[in-house]
Amino acid sequence: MLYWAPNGAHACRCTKRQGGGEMNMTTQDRHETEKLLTPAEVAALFRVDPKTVTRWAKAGKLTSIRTLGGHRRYRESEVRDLLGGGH
Amino acid sequence: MLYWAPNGAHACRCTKRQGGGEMNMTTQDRHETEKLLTPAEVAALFRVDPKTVTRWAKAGKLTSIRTLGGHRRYRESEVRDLLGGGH
DNA sequence: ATAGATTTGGGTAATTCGGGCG
DNA sequence: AATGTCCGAATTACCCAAATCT
Repeated sequence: MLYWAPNGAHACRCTKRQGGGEMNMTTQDRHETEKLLTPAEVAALFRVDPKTVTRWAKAGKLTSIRTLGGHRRYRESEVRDLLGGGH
Repeated sequence: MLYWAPNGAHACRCTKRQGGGEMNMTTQDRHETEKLLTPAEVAALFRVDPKTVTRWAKAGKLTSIRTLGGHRRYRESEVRDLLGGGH
C-alpha cells in the first residue's frame, strides 16, 4: 500500500525564461509557452480603455491570440517590450 | 513495480517546429502516445478558467478524452494548433 | 486507505466582442 | 487618425458542494 504516482502534475514549463533577460525567441512566436494577458490587464498597464487595446490588435500593432470564444489574449513579453521600450 | 505514464512521457522535448512545416499525419493520431493535457494545463495556455475549457469541449470546439471517472483530457497537438494556427 | 489538489456540475456577476456615434 | 463611450449579445470568471485523480 504505497503511493503509486508515476507521473506528477505535469508542471512542464519547457525552457523557463530568466527574469529580465531578453531572450531572442524564434522570429515568429511559435512557442506557446508564453504568458498571456487579458485585454483588461493590458489596458490597465497602458492606462487606456480595453477597447483601445482591441483597436491596436486589429491594426496589427499588437499580436493577439484568440480564445476559442473569440476573446483576445496578448503576449506579456510583447507588452512589456512596448512599455519599457520607449525609444 | 510497474511504471506506466498515464499522461504521456512528460519528457518536455519542446521540439521546435520550424516555419509552417507541419507533419503529415493522417487525419487523427491513432496512437495512444499522444500527449494529453489536463484542463488546468489547457486553461493556463489560453489564459482562461479551466471551466471555460470544459465549455469548449461541451460545445465540440475541442476534442476531449474522458477518463473512466469522467474527467476530461485534451490532445496537446490540437491545443497547439488552435493556439498558433488560427492567426 | 488517507490526504490534498483538481475537475465536474450548476448558477450568477463581470469582461469582451462588434458596430456605430461623438 | 486616435480614444472614449453606449448598446446588445456572447463569452468568460467566480461562487458552491460532490466526485475524481494522483
